[in-house]
Formats: sequence, structure tokens, C-alpha cells
Amino acid sequence: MLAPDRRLPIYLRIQDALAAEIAAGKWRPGEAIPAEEALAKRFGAAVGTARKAIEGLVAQGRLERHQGRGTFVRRADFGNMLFRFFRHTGADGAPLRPTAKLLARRKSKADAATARRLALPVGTATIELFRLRLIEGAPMLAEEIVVPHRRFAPLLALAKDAFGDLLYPLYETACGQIVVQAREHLRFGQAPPHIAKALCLPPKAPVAIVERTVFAVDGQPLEFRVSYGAAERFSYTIDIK
Amino acid sequence: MLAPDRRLPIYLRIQDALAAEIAAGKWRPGEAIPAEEALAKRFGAAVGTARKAIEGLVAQGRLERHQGRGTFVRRADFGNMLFRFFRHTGADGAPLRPTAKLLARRKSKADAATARRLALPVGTATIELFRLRLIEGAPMLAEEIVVPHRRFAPLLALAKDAFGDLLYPLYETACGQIVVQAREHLRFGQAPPHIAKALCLPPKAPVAIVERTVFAVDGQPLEFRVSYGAAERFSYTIDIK
DNA sequence: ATCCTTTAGTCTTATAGAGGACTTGGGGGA
DNA sequence: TCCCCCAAGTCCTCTATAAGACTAAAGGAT
Repeated sequence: MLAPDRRLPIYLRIQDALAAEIAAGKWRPGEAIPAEEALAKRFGAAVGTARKAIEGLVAQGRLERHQGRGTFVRRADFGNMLFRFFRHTGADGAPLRPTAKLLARRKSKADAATARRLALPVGTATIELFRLRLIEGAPMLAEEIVVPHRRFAPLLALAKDAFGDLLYPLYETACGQIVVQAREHLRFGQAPPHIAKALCLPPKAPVAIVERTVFAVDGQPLEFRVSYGAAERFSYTIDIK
Repeated sequence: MLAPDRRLPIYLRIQDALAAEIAAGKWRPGEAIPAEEALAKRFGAAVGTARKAIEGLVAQGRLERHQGRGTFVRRADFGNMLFRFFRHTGADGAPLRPTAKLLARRKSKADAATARRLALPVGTATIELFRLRLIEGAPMLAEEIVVPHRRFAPLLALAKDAFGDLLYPLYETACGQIVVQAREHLRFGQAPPHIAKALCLPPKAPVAIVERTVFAVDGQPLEFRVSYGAAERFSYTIDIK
């Protein structure tokens, strides 16, 4: 149960054991792990030692503690993803939730660029999605999405209207793929013709382009997507450390 | 000797007392502070409590511990300071290494907007900087920076060419202000005339605008800056969780 | 002179226990 | 029904003790 390397301090071995169990999904994100005392008993250590192990995982951002409530597996907070911050507040200033419409879906093979981004061999089977996100019926964001066929085969079987507004919950329920990390890259450019058309923008309109790669618990890339939105409406806030 | 607020936990009061002594220069950077046991005795607390206070200061980056040697006041190490708060990247996503040139510096008073952003009363003395950041000699970003005069008075006395490429290390060495957090706000807009001129862009050229507020350990705003960069060349990367 | 051993000082890890603070949920009173 | 209060569960603070690990410096052996 504990890491076998006896040279390591007990608290580190407990920490590794817990990290492995978290990664294995023993507790789902948002769920509480056992209390300090229970953990200590289970690992045959003092409470203070278990506590120190937990503190390490909290510092790593894998756990969250709340006094009086418990210690919880941290869920990735995608609340501050770039694409969410295209300005889409209603008249009252409250943020609006975009709806999504799947325009196209097809099987494909990874070209060199895609293969690199998804860490796959060139030519690996993939699934491509083209999606539109709308605010109050008005197109706001166009998204080109590609995922490896191996992990996401159920997406092809699904009815088109079974795709809801949010994709990541679908990944989890339909394909068992949990998104835990993301990297986004922002730049400004001109809209390609098919994007401009989908967004009802004039050709070559200035757009914000967000390229995103998301990763699974094992660190493997799960999805690569490029999102386009009108540059004037882009607005994003981020807290650093 | 201890902070007088008895509502705070002892370890926090010890931590504050030590932080104040460090800031006052009681020990020089690189010098060791007293041993855990000595500190505990001095503050009339248990060793474990003094230890927790020290851990807090280590986490803040003010102290450095070395097993068997002692606990030392951290010498400023700015090795990767650049990348901690600098998220502008090249087209390939790799971080850039800009140089900086200070174009203007002047004393000023906070208007309403500035006062709000720096959490100061309107009319408080401030220092404004206008700075250009260059890649291989080409202007890439223009920055308007404003800091409270109270904390940053030494900046006015400094020779203009004493401002290096990085401002935050200077804040730390010249003014004793440590930056620990930042908030950035991104949007897209048109370059004001003086910005366009500084960046060698046509008037009203499309630019990316980054508004940043940085905060000290005590959570107070230290600096507000607005950075402008040509939209076509702008590139920004972010990792989520 | 160089290398090894010893020793003191320091941080690190581990244990145990007591009381405090916070959150939640349920029972009782209005 | 609604609100207040209490109890249980949980993490937080603090204390006390002991042995291990690391570093630097002093002293001795080669």
C-alpha cells in the first residue's frame, strides 16, 4: 500500500500513495477523502504525519481543505478559461451561458500538426468536430475540435443532438475521459472564410484565436481545439499565482 | 514584541514579528536567523509553533531553510522571475526575453481610476513610468506603469539607466517591495496616438491591451500597468491547474 | 599537507494528546 | 413552518518529546 522505498520519510510515502489513489480516481473530484485520523490509522502512522502528507498535496493543488468540513479532491476550475470570457453579459450585467450547436462531425486521420499536438503518431484515427456557440441565438464562437478516435469512439455513435452545451461532461459520461488540465494560447488574427461565415462576420474580420490543449489525469493530451471569436468582444481576466 | 492582536494564532503573530524584523534588516540577506529552539524560547512558545511560523515565511519566499545549517534570509534570486509573470510568448508558444527601455518617469497624483486600482485615496502621490519592451531591438510592448509614491520613492532617485529589463527585482532591491501575485485583464482595441508612435504602428492600429495589477504579500496593490502590443504579433499562453 | 573521524549545532521526521474553531444536520421550541 | 440551539464530525492550533539526518568545523592520523 505504501511506496516500498523505505529510505523515504513516512509522510512522503503516504503522500505518494494518496497521490496515486487520487490519480486512479478512487475519489472523484469534489469528493472528500477520509478524515486525518482515519488515514493515519489506515497507514499505521500518527495523525500529524498523515497531516503533513495532506499538506503536501494541498500545496501541489491536488487537494483542498476546509476546516470543519473535510479534505476534498480538487476539481479543475475551468471557470477562467479564455474562451469563456468573450464578453457575453446580458443587459443586467449578469454573465450568460452560451449554448452550443454541433455543425459537423467526421472521422479523420491526424496530420503532422495534429499528431504533434495530441502526441499521437501521424495518421492515427481521430474525430473532428465543428461547433458553434451562441448567446441568445447569436453566434459568438466557432470551434474546431479534434480528439483521438481511440479514446472517444462513442462520440461517433452518439446522436448529434445528444451533444449538450458542454463537452467535457460528455467526455466524462460517454467516454470515461476526465479533463484535469489545460493549456491555452491566445493570439489575434483574421477570420478564415468559413469561420467568418459561421460567425456572421465580414471576411477578414479581426478575431481572437484561442488554441487549447486539454490533458487527462495521466498527462496525455485529450483534445485540441481552436476557438474563434470577434476580437472586439474578447475580454478576459486571470489571477496569477 | 509580538503583534498585539490576541485573536490571531500565536504562529501567525510570530510570523508577522519575524517578517517585520526581516524587513527592518535585523538580519542581512544570506545571514542565518536564530535556531528554532532559540526563537521558541524568545517568543515563549513551543518549538513546533515557531517552526510553523518559519514555514509560512519560507512559503512566502522570505526565508530559506537548509537542514543541518540553519534558516537564512533569502537573497533575491530572480532566475525565473521573468517567466513568473510574463506570459507573452512567441508564435511557437516559447516565452520571449524582452529588453526594456525607460522612456519617461514622473511624479503624479492618483486620479479616480488610478486611486481605485491601487486602493489609495484620490490625490495620493504616485510615480508614473512609461516603458518600452523590445525584442531584438524592435519595439514589442509599450507599458504605462503607476505605483504609489509612498512605497516606491527610491525609483525617483535612481538613474534612468539603472532600470534594468526587469522591474520586479528592482522593486525588491531598491524599494523592499515583494510582488507575490498578479491579476491581468486582456482585451483588444485600437492604439492611442502616443502608443502607436512608440510602437512604430500606424494610428488606430489594432492592439492587444493587458491591464495588470500586482499585489504584495499583505494583499495590497503595488502596481498598476497597462501594456499595449501589436495585435498581429501578440501571443499569450496560460496553463490552467 | 591531506584525509578521516568526531562532535556540536541545526533542521527534519515522527509520535502523542488536548483543546479550539468551523461546518453540518437534526431536534426542539415558538 | 420557521428559527434557534446543540451535538457530532472534522480540521486547526499548540504543546511536548525524541531520534534521525545533515553541515561545518575541530582535531587527529597518515
